[in-house]
Amino acid sequence: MEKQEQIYRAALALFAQYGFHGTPTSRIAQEAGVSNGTLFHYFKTKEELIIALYNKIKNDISQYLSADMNPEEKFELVFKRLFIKSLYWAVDNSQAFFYIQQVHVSPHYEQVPADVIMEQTRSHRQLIERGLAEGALKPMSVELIYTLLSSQVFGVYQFLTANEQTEADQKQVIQQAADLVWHMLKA
Amino acid sequence: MEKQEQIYRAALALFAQYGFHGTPTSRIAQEAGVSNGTLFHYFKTKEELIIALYNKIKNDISQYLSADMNPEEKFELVFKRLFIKSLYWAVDNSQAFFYIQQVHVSPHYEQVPADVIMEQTRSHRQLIERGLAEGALKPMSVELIYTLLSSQVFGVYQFLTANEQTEADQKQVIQQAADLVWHMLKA
DNA sequence: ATATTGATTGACTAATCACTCTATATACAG
DNA sequence: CTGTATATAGAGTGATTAGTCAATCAATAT
Repeated sequence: MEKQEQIYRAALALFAQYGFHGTPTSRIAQEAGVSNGTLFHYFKTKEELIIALYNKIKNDISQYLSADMNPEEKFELVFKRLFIKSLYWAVDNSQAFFYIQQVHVSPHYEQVPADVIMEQTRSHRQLIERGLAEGALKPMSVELIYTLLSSQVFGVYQFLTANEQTEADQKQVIQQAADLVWHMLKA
Repeated sequence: MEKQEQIYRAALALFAQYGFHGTPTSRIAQEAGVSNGTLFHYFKTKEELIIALYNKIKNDISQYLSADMNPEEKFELVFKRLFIKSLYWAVDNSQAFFYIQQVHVSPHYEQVPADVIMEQTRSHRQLIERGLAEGALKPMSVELIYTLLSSQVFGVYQFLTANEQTEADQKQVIQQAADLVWHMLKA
């Protein structure tokens, strides 16, 4: 599956830069070093590629983040670390993170089945449920907490990509944002 | 400028539903009740229409919100009211709010000149500067505060549109979110 | 009356693009 | 070997679409 991987990589780079509309499938194939026909051998339609790429990235993030959700540790610690790791992933995989947002505000997002979305957010939800059960988080709906947490990640990501700064400053902003969001959501 | 207004309205409805790519200019013209040629009489290119629509909406929001930035009142009050009014505008103008997000994560956004963006966010920045000067807000950069505030608005908007609820529940969520974000950012 | 300007139309075009099709190559099972 | 399935190539196609253009129409000025 070497070629498929190349197609994913090329598609991500091009979609992130030019958008779905701005990148012809022919260009993706070219950039990936495969023929037009090969692309459509692996993905029946352009839409299928868009969704498959979205799911691939989501699974990557999910796997990367779920490693540290140790239930032995103090909730505050796990919570903050999750937030911080999310942001490091976002800045290190800027294209992918941006692509996810693109899909979210596009008509393609409706093509992602609800159960797939549920699966992709399961570990986060479980952590929030744990926090609620322990009385560590303010009593609010899981969805609301999840959404506020996510949007704070998006916000800080946006700030970091829009404003140049040193690695040290970046680290400090991320740490501060983690403290802020914890302060906002903790019981 | 009756026709131009109709074009704006049709474009917004179609872009919000089908995305930029999914809506041909011919469809916009048709829906607006004007001819193909007329659309290109008012907007030289499709891209120009996309940007013009974006700026129009931004100015609408800006005007709607800047009305209440009374410097006589207590900062906390003005700050929270701004947040709350932003959210009411967002849910009442869901298409427009969604469209803004679409533009933000599209290649078109780079076509908006930096000084136009500055002008569109001026009143918000001024309010934040006032809060910092009064010592009402935590000492952080204006940009960071602005971004965190905006992303909280986006987050709550997303939550409200994704989860059906009564008007009363909605009001409560908005009020609670205002308290939360104030609690997070106040000194 | 006449000229000038801008608004409006809709048929037309040149280009693009998603996707197909046929042909060839490769792998590998019996 | 032979047969079958899968991978790859790349030219080709039919449909779509952004944008043009030449022709009217309306309004206002001269």
